[in-house]
Amino acid sequence: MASPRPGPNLSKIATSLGVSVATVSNALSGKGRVSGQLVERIREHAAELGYVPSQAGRALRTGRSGVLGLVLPDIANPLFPKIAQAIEFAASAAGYGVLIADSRGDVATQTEAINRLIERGVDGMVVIPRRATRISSAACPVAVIDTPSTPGNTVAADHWQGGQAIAEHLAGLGHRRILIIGNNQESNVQNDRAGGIRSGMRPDMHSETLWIERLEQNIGSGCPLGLAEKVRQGFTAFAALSDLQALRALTELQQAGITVPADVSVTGFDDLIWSPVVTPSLTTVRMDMDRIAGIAVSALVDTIRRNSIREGMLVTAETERVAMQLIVRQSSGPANPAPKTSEMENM
Amino acid sequence: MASPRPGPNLSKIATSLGVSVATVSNALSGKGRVSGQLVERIREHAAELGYVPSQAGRALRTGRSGVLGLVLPDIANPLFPKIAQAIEFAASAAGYGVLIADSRGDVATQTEAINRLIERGVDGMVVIPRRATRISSAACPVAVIDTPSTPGNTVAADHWQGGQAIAEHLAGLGHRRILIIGNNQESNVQNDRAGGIRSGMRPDMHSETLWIERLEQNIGSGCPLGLAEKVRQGFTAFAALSDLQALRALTELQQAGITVPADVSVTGFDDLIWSPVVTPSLTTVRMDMDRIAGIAVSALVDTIRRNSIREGMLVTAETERVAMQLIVRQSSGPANPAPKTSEMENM
DNA sequence: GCGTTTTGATTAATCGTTTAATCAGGCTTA
DNA sequence: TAAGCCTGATTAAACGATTAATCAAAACGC
Repeated sequence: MASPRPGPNLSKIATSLGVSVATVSNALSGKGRVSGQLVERIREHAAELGYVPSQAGRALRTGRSGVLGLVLPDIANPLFPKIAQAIEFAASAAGYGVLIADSRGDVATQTEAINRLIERGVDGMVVIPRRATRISSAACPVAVIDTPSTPGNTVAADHWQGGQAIAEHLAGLGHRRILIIGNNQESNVQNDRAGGIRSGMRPDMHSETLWIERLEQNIGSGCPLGLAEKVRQGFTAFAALSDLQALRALTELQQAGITVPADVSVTGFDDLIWSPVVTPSLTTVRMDMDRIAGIAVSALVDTIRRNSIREGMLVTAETERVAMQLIVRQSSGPANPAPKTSEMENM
Repeated sequence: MASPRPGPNLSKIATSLGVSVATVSNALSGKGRVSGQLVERIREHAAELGYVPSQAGRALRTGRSGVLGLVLPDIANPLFPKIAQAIEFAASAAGYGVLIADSRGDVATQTEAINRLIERGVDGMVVIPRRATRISSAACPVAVIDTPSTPGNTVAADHWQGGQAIAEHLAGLGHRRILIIGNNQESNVQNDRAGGIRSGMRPDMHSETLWIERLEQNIGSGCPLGLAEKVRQGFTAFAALSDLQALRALTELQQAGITVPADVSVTGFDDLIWSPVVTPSLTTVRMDMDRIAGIAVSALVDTIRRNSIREGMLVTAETERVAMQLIVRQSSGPANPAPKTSEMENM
């Protein structure tokens, strides 16, 4: 009862033109030895018949599926749309399809998701690892997008440099006491960003770091971060390690009656979808996801093309780190030596 | 130079056990006539050899790829992570893989993206259409997730009922003047939500609708929505048609010195990632994406299994609309008869 | 003009799976 | 006991593409 795939196949074209299938295949792929005119005649006829090569037939013969897997263990990541879009675009340009695999944020099922992809015969995988998990090399080439400081990383944004850009921006605005707000201390990405901020500060500057997840473990999920208190302690800038945390900080400050950027400044990372539309719009740092995806995919494709034997390996690229770009918007401004709540403190 | 796919295949198992490939295939699929003990022996041996069936071989023979396509023309949609996750989960449970296609928000290239999927031999597609675009039936079964009021829709959240839930919630809190904030008037989803809100209002209530995109076309992208003025006009509740617009409203109000929910209430839609963590956390309406995806995928898979002939058609499901769930958080509260800015007006 | 290379095409095998058709026995039944 | 049926397996033919091997004829060199 197998549905006979609609549309023409090689042999239909071949018999229709009175040549052999091999010739048709060669003419279309440009590989064998076929005379110029015949090539043209075949191509023309194939086009007008609307010939679409069967991926299945090709895959079976060549052992290549023409499909890449995309593994995002932390799919709730708000960056996901951008990442998926960029990877799909790069893969598509290289003639590959993209199969997604999700492990519902569960690190334990990450392996399971990867196996699903392997079973589907992907030729390679792009993995954006969750937190500090290491990718045990699978049965196919793997490109890892994490941070330049992670061993085995293929390509990533230069989170460290992004952090430095934030620090320099805030320093230039006169801020001297900066509160870094991160989510999880075990994230390579967040650690690099925090490290970059600290390293970009001037000698007379001071920073503290607030890890939300640790705080929530003690106080409870969705608890206030106590930023008004921090303002009273003299912090004039809040550098979040993601726009999500920046948003959380911004709204908490606003609710406490603290005005951004007049009283204090808030910055984020990633230029997520809401960054331009909140009031005040968020100063943030954007990563060039298109470039990163392009590098990862082409490194992957190169490895696939090179290796006739299908083996697991972490691929490498020439460019390992891609610069991040500072986007200055309204949420950062000159440091205010005497913010509002300080006055309130004096009342 | 085709890489000889690693791992065992049917014939390896067959020769190793001294039986024919057909018997092995039958034993593993449970289809033909094989004695119980032999079935067990074969299964056991296959498992210990770590046999993984070749999708390519199977696809070639059956004409089925075991892959579904997911088309999200509006990939910037912040719901994308949830949707992709839910579809992938449902598809995976049904034994299907998910191939993504993106048209970079461009309606014109939507057809191109769909064609890429067809060329890759997907057995069916799930399409979340952008705005009011209609899906011309492709060369395979298509499930559409939009709104129940859209012709050709397979399954969707009951946006209308979600809107009613919001309206009733606000009515119960004493709000009588509601500003509905949407992005685009041509979106079926947003229209249904707005309609639901209006239909859920009590006779003594009044609403106006603000379409952001139209406003921005006149004033410019990222412009203020002028909500403080609306507060002065007596609106006490701002019902956004998406959490993104709710966030925009919330921060603009906060920046204007209006306190939420003490002065006015703000509600959203979709329960996006930031909704629980902003201050005040957002009252919103959540759609059961898992259920919607499950219905869409199983309708699709049923159609695929039924139709031996591969033809294009919009699939239908028994359940067409899935109820939305109101999530009450901090951003909505009792109506304040004399909000702050009214007082300011008197000064 | 004869041996040799080049050109342009064909033949046939192969990838791994599914499945219709076939077949050899053992069992039933009249 | 012979004809027929069920059971448990095998055989072989696809599916559609790629590609190594082959081959005939033409072009070429000396």
